[in-house]
Amino acid sequence: MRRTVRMSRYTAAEIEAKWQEAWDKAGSFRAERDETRPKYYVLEMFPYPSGRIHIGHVRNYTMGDVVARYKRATGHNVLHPMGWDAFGMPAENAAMASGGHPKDWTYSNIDDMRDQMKPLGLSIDWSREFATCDPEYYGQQQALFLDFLEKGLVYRKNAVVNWDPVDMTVLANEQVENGRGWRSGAEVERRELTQWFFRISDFSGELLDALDTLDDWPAKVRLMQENWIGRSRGLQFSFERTDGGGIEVYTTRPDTLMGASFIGISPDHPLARELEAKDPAVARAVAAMRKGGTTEEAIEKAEKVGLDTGLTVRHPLDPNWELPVWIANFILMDYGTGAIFGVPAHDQRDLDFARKYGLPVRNTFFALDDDTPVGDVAFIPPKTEKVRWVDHFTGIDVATGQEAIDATIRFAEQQGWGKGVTNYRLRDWGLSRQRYWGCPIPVVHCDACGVVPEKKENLPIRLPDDVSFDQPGNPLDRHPTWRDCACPACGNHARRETDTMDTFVDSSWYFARFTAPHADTPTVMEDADYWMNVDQYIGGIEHAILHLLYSRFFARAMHLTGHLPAKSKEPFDALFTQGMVTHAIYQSRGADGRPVYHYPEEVTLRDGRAFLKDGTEVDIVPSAKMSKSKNNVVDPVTIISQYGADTARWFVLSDSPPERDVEWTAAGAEAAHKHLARVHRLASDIAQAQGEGQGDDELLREMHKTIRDVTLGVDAFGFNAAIAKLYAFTGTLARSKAGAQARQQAARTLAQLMSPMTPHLSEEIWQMLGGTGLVLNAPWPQADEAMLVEENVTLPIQVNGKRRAEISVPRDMPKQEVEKLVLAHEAVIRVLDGAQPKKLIVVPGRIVNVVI
RNA sequence: GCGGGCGUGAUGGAAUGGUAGACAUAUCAGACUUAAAAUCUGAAGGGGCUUUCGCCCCGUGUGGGUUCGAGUCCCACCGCCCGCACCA
Repeated sequence: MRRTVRMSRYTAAEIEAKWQEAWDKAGSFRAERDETRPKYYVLEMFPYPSGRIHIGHVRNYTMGDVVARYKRATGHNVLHPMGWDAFGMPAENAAMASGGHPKDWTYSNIDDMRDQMKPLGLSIDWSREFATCDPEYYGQQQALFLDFLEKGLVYRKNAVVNWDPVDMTVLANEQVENGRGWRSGAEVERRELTQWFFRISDFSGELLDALDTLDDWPAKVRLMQENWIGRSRGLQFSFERTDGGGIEVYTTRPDTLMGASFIGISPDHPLARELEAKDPAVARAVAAMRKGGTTEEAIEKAEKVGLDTGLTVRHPLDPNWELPVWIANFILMDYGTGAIFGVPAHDQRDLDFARKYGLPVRNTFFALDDDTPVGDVAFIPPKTEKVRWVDHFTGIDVATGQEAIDATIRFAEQQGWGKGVTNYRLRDWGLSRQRYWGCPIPVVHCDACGVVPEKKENLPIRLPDDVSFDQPGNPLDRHPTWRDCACPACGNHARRETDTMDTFVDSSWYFARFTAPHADTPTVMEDADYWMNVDQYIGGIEHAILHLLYSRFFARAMHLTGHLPAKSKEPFDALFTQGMVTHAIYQSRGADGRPVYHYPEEVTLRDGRAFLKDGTEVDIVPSAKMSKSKNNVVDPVTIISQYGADTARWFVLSDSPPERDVEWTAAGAEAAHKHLARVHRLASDIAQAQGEGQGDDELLREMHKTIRDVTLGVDAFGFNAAIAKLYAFTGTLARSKAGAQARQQAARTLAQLMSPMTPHLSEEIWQMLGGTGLVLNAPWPQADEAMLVEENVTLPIQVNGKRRAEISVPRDMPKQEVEKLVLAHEAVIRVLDGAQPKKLIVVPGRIVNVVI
């Protein structure tokens, strides 16, 4: 027990407060331009200020902090900022639910979250902090908007929104539940409004092609963006209407033209609108088709319905062949021309539609060895597969789909009735929102001059504070005076635009603003030029498409308007998408059969089963997404007060690869804490050790291996693997009988290698062991190559691919020598039983395989 | 519906196409202790053979394939997760 008296205890709360103060005092994390050092910009996707930090935030920011601290130790000038994605619907919902003002709610949440975040000891330059709802920020965003407008990167057009006919208001997709408004319960309709759009689709090809340059992005994110942008090559041509005029269609499968059995147009197609105006029956049908939400998912999943317009068109290859024109609810006005020709035999949707309405089904091609006509399953072979063609309009008998497509496009172009067109699925980005809590769009509407941009000197156009949320709709619309203004062009009375911007706009350039967060222009070129690009961006996979694609567009637009250098057209050099933190749900059934969710504190775990206090066993649902309603949320504040920030940081990194979900378990957190206490105890023991010992070389050899492995791990985002090596090395060090000097050197190195993950504890033991200055500023240890070379290697011997034995040989033993040793090995002799091996494969330094 | 991903012991997971299960949790055993906690040491994928040293079979969601060799590459299927343009 004398040991415990001598040992200092690991008191995380004290240690962490002490070192955070020391870093603050030294101004360690303030980032300043310094041309003499390489810069490194690490950024985590900034949070929405909900008011409480979540353990998922802890994981996200810890990963960024590990990178930031590691890069600092390797001599980089690090920029690691933090801010708030502060506009959005939750603030308005809170105002509606409990009075108050979105602004007060948001800023008070920000204060709370900052208070919860600071104890984590993140190496953040807080002097650069801002919220997107700060007028200083959104005013600069308005300036960007005006510059984009001048360059023709923004325009107005009609687009559909979710319309709640009872509340008379626009709904967000998440406010539509099963096709009904979340408050009124009314069936939602799709309605057109004039809205502002960014011309992102002008950049489709460039955004697609540049994906190839993003080598340090996850391949899956690039693939998702590629599919989202969706380049396709197809044929565009016009069907001639028998009553005059034409219908322009776009198809990616022109080769199936002979299988066409109807023309389908979107309910929003100009022709559909024309018929709707003339014919009440059409109007009724189209209105029914417009019910339901605007999401692609809702439209795709909705039952396929159509209406025969009675109109007909002529087939381009046969003037006597007439096809009916249907209005169909599954055709999107936004894609292609909003009109298609249906080929039931080779498209499942078209087939379902044709069967439902009794339209003909004609095969245009068959499999090479099977000519059964299509039944209820459309025949859709890969475009690379050879098939047998029934129609011969391009002179083809047997060809792949792709060859037939190319031939058809050539054929149509020669004959002059169609042309090959490259199309993209990507649509322009609608940024108008009919809501209060967002960045006002800085334009005015003048009866004389039309839509007029606001003058830059009048920015920011501030949101008014005196608004109420006691009725549905946009408070800006009903504000008594806010809309009134003078026309910037003619000076007469005009009205402000009351739409605000999509919050994706806010998050599409905040990374650039961090390089000069308080400037009176959106960016400052010198700062942007020094700090951009973001060297490492970290965030959730849920942002793989929209946020990242919009940011890539914005970076290009900002370059075109002189706000970013050319090198920043791709603003994020490397991207990492981290997984979620999950937690088990403990659930039982109430008397009414509904699930009852129990808090972890109410549950006792024994042998992997969970029991309530009264002994009732409850079900465990492992690895569930944390949700307040399921009572399985882990509050970082509780964890930090219980164990300290270092434990929380260590645990969220240790148990799973960073890109995958990690399950928070009380046992895991407890174990992480025990380990850190053990390191603390070990370090204080070693600090007081004296004299010589045995095994200095072995210890230092292990130390250098650990330096190599941890460095590789941190570099490659293998934090869990790096931590496993640190566990192992801690064990080695604890068991080592080496002399005091060697053990102290090893312990100091351990402190350094742990410092990105557990910065406070590392400072503490670094100091204990006589390290110079702050471990934060100590140069990262280098693995000594000479110490890593092993004299002998263990070669596993496989027989037919299964390991049967192993031999230890000098590292560079020639193949022939190895072969001799293997053939002389008793295990090999036994299995060969006198026979000769068919083959003997020797991979030097790795493995031997005897094939018999 | 469409696009993307993931699946390895009781659990989280490790493994440049080359010894599957590192490291950790839970479990069990031992040491220390009057006792407990804390701490330290050890065992352990499943099954079988063997007095011991050891040896054999099976095993990475399921079924096929490529390869001397597959958790890893290819195809199909099953299950779960993410996104689908007004959630952030």
